[in-house]
Amino acid sequence: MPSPEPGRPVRSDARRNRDKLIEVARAAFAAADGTVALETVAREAGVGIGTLYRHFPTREALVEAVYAAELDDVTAGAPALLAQLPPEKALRAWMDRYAAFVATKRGMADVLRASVASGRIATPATRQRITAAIGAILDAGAKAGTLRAGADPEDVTLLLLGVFLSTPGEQDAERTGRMLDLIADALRP
Amino acid sequence: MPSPEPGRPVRSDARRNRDKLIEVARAAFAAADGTVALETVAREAGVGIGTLYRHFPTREALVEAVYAAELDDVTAGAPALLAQLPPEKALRAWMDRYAAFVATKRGMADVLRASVASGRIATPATRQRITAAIGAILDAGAKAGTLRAGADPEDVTLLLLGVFLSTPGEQDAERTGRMLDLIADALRP
DNA sequence: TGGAGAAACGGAGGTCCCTCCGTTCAACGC
DNA sequence: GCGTTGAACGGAGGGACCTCCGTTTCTCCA
Repeated sequence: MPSPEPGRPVRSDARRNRDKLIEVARAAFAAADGTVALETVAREAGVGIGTLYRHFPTREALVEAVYAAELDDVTAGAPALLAQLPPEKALRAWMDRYAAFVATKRGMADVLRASVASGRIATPATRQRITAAIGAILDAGAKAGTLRAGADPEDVTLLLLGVFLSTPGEQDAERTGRMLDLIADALRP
Repeated sequence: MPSPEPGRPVRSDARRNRDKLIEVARAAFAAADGTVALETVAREAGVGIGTLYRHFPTREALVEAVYAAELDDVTAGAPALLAQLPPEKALRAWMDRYAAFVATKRGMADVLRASVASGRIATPATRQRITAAIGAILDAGAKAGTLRAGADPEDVTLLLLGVFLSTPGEQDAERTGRMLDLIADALRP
């Protein structure tokens, strides 16, 4: 389930520690109402802080590893939505799924904020998959003529990310919904 | 120039320290390529770190104070734009001004990110003024029939903020422009 | 089985953040 | 001038971040 890592045969202790770190971090992020001290994660996983940072150089890397599988479920759902709904509705529905996912992962959202705060957002593998999912929907919409052609999927990814970042997160489901409506509207031809 | 603070007569030393802190912080933010240690600001201003935190409880508060006047120029420019351009163009032009301002204030953007990371964005006075500027343009557009009526100006503020937050900031002027185009499009009737 | 070498480990330590609270001092009334 | 007093000051201290590098451990080959 983790990354296939074709590079080289990972040492067994490294693999073990990595898995343990993810397991502990998942629990910690789920439980925490606020921030999670990485040193706590390391300690509970029974490794040194140095080991944690070697496996996950940034907070964001750890978060991504923790939620990668679940987030992949969200992106993987795009084709099914496209099969059931016209593209412009599938787009909006998919946005809601994404928003719902982020909303339930408060720990993730906080960490996401923190990672953005560091300045570099990089472009982690997960984000690329999100962009791909959006791209698929946009393409279908362009073909059907119900979504504008030529919109850069990555622009849309960043817009969505921006909504989640700028939204105080609390219980602003309504506001978030309106903002997503606006973005969806912007993508009509 | 600072806030008139009608509450009570500020003590002269408090006022002096506050002004000095803003002055030092402005220089530091302008010079820094990355983060600015608040303790450095305090030291250079010749005050203790406690004094800095009393005047500006959060990083964001300090940033806001530093750029409040300049940002007010941006918001104050809205009426002039409305006088020269039809509302839908004024909106887009104003967005560009805002983006340009943020782009030149790299230190501010970084700190903005950091403050968002902390979870609470509050609603500082400056943001309200931004929302007011947007609201004025939206109203004019609604009256003219070239912008949709009923859009919540604060939603738009947050969308803009989101764009600046999610954009790696570097030299993505082009991408930022496209994202702003999308938002502007979303606001057409 | 017995190294050799590379990879992984782990934590000390430097930096920054932010709070808390005892000390200082400007403002005002007498 | 002088005392009072509450606001303002300042820095010690505890927590978290992240880096750096000496030590340990796994793996593989002889």
